[in-house]
Amino acid sequence: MARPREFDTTEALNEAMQVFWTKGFEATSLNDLIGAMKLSKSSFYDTFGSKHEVFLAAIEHYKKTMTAQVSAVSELDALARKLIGSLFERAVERMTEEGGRRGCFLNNCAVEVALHDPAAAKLIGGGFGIMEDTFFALVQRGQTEGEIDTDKDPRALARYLTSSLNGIMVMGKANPDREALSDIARIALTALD
Amino acid sequence: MARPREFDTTEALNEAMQVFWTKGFEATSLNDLIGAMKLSKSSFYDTFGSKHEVFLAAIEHYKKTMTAQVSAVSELDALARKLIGSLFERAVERMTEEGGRRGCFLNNCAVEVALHDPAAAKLIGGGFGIMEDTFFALVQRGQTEGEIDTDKDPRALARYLTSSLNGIMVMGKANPDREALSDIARIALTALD
DNA sequence: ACAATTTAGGACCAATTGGTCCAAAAAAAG
DNA sequence: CTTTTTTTGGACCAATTGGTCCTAAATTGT
Repeated sequence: MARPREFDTTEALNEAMQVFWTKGFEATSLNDLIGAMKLSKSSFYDTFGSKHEVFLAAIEHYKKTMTAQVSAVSELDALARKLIGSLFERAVERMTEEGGRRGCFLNNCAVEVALHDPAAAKLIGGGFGIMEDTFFALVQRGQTEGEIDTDKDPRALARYLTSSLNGIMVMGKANPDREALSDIARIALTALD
Repeated sequence: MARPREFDTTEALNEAMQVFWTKGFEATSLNDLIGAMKLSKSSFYDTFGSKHEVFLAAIEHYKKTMTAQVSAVSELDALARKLIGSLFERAVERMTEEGGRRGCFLNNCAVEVALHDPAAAKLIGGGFGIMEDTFFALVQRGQTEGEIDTDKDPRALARYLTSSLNGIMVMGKANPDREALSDIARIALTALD
């Protein structure tokens, strides 16, 4: 039977991303994918080419959705410093929630495939770049708002914050302990003082 | 032909660990393993039981070797604070070296399998515990040496340092830029001030 | 030198892998 | 209603997966 005309490529990519996110690239099979994306094998290859291409597209998709979410937070009406704090809080929350322990898709991909998959590595690097830029903007705002020391290099600080957030994800994978992760987040943020 | 009498189980496990370390659990095949461990399929299953059991043993093996290395560093004749710094420096160095970009085996395992492999997750958690305990001892030493503020909670600080180190690994995977990673390490260590 | 015990090579297994292809069915166009 | 275009399900593919098993060879104990 023909694919229903209202077939939504973006939605299919979103489903693919979810599977890759929870299972990882290697552990995700073709059948997992076509099951989640609700299309036949032939349509899968016809539309997306290969498992690897879908994987890359899923990373791109993640970057888009993450960018949207993060920039929504950073446009909230609050002091930048507080917003940075809430991004960390949310990460801790997520890691200790039912089903949230998948962590950050970019983080997972970086660790699993970046070393052997240059194309993916490039996209992932770009994704971290977006996170970094978001933090960069927030740090600069925090500096003009007088809550972050202007002596500090906002670019370095942005990198550091991105790295710290990823550290929390990794720790949460092995030991999703709210207290411990909160401790880490709290101390990480003292770098802004 | 019979296995040479001087067959070394520990060495074989070390080889297995190397493969898992560079390729990850899923991407490592039986043939990869028996090739690296230099034994036949039958001996492999006879001696180690299954791929998964070897994987767990490899994690244990990593913990042992890492513990040895790290405690060697922490017994050097230098101020604790400096030693903490050199552990971070070494991590940055490693991530930007030829072939060092595999990062930390525990980190890789945590991200790839912890969510779906409780047995592995437990071992990995223990491994992070060892890192944490090492940092804990160093922080306490740093406090008695007067180089780290005694107001700070050494346990929380130890967790934070472990997390930070892992963050650096993840960032290095996607973008092994010495400058960027050094920036991160430098700022991470300001938490000790 | 011979028997008992280990160990290895590799045939074999069913299941699964990512991927191709085509006949048939559905939708769109006329 | 017929033709053309899409899209489908699923048969099929060779290769590989993790794992078992049996025979033959090497080592060990006597």
